[in-house]
Amino acid sequence: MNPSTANIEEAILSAILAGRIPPGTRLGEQKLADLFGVSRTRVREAMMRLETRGIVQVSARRGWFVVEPSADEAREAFQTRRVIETGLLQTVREVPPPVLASLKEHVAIERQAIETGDVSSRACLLGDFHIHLADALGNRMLTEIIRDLTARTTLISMLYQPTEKAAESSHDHEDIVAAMEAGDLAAAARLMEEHIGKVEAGLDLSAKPDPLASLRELLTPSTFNDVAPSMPHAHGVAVPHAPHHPSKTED
Amino acid sequence: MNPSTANIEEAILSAILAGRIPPGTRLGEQKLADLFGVSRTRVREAMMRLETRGIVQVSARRGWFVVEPSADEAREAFQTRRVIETGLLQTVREVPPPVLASLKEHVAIERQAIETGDVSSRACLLGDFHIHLADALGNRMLTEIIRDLTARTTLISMLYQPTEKAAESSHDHEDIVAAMEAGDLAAAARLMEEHIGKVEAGLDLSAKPDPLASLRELLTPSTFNDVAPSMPHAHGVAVPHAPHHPSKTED
DNA sequence: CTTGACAGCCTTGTATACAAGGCTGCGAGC
DNA sequence: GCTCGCAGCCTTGTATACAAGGCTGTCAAG
Repeated sequence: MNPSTANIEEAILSAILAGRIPPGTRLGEQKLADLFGVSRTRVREAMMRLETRGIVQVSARRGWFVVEPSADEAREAFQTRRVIETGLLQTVREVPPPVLASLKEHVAIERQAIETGDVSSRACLLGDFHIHLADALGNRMLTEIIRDLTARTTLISMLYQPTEKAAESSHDHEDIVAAMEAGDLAAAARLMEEHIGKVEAGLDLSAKPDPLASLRELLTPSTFNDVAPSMPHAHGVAVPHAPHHPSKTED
Repeated sequence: MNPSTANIEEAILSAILAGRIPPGTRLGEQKLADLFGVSRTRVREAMMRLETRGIVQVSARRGWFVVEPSADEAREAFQTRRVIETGLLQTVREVPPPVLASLKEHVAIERQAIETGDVSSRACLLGDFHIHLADALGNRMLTEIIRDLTARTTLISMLYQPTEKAAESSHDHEDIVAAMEAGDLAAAARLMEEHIGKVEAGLDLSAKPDPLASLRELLTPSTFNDVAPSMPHAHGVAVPHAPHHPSKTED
C-alpha cells in the first residue's frame, strides 16, 4: 500500500531518532521517493513538515539535510527543555497513581536496556521518558512540543556527546519519579532542571559544530576569508557525513 | 516580485492574528494562488507548514480551513501556555534592565491602544506581550513555540470570548512586569498563571464549539444519530463562517 | 409540496514535465 | 605539475495537467 505523507514523515523521523540516519545526512527527494514508492511530491511534503518541526533543513538546490544544530542552537534547545519540563512539574498539583506506575515501569525498562547493553534502543528510551512524562502529566500539545524538542536534543547528543552516561540519566529519571511519588513536585522540578543541565554539561559543545574547527586553529583567519564567503550555509555545516557510507540506510 | 512560500505563510498568519480572517474560514488554494500571483504549489506548501504549526487544517478534497479549536483543545492550549510561560519566569534568575524597559514600553503601548479604542490592533498587542516576553527572556525556539500557541489562543478568544477584557489583561501585564522589576520572579510566575487562568475563565467554552449546540438541546440525540455520522469532522465544525461575506478579504 | 437521485462543477490530491542552479570531473593553459 | 574554466550531470524549485471526490442545484417521482 502507498505510504501517506504522514507515514513518510514518521518513518524518517523515527529513523533519525533511532540513530539510523545521523545528523548531516543528505536526504535526496528522488531516492526517498523510490524507496517509499511514491512521487517526489509526497516526499517533499513530508520534508517540508519536518523542516517546520526543526528536524531537517533544505539547502537551496543542494538537498535536504538532517539538521546539525550549532552549539548555540544546542544551548537554546536545552534551555527550552528546562523551561518547559520544570514548568510542567511545577504546574502539576498531584500525580495520579497510574501515572506513577507507568513512569516507574518505563524507568525499569530503561535500566534493563542499559544492563543488556542495548545501545540502539537506549537513547530512544531515555528520550521517551520525557515524552512519556509530558503525555501523562500534560496534554497532547505539550507532548508534541516536547517530542520535537527531544528529537533535537537527541541529534545534538549524537553530534557532541563524547561519553555516554546512559546509566546516570536513567538514575536521574528514577530520582525524579521518586520525588513525584513523594508528592514533592518542586523537588522533582529541581531534579529535572539538574538532570537536563547535566546532560547538557556532558556535551562537548566546542567539538564538532563543524569538522573544520580543528583545522581552523592551524590556519590564519585571512586564509579562510578568501574561501569561506562562497559557502552559503548560515550556521551549520551541511556537508554530508560519511561519503564513504553511500548505502548506510537500508537499500 | 514573487512572494516566497515563507511570505505567504507569514501573510496568512498575520491576517488571521489580526482578525481579518476569522476561524473557520475556508482558504481556497486557487484563490490564494491568484491573490499572491503564484501557482497552487507554493500556496500548498505554505498551508502545509501552517497545518504543521496548528493554524490551519485540511479537510480532504474540501479545502483548507482556519482551525476552530474545540473546547478541549482550548483548555489544552491554555494549560500549555501556563506551563511554558510560568516555567520561563521561574527559570530566569534576573531580568536585565533593558528588557524591563522594553516590556514597560510595550505595556504603555497596550494601554494607549485600549484608551484610543483601537480594537483591531488591541488583540494583537495583548498577544504580542507574551511573545515579547519569551523573546526577551528566552530564546528563539521558545519564542516560536509561544508565538504559535498565542496564535491558537487568539483564535480561541475570537471563537469563545463573550466579553473583551482588554483593560484587565493589560493591567495584568503591568503587574507581571512590576513583579519582575521587584526581582520577585516567583510572584511574576504566579501572576502569569493567574493571568492566563483569567483569560481562560473569561471564555464561554460551552458556547460556540459548533453552531448546532443550541439546536442539539432542543432535539433528541437519536434524531441526530441518523444524520450526524456522515460528517467527517473529527472535532471542530468546519463550516465556513459568514457565507454572506463572500469578499471579506481584500479582493 | 416534499424528497430523493443524479449530473455537472469545483475543489483538492498526485504525478510529471520542465526550468534553474550547484557540483564534479576533465581538459586546456600557464 | 598545477590551476583555472567550462561542460555535463544531477539536484531541487515551480508550474501544470490530470485524477478523484465532494457539493450544489435541478429535475423527476411520489
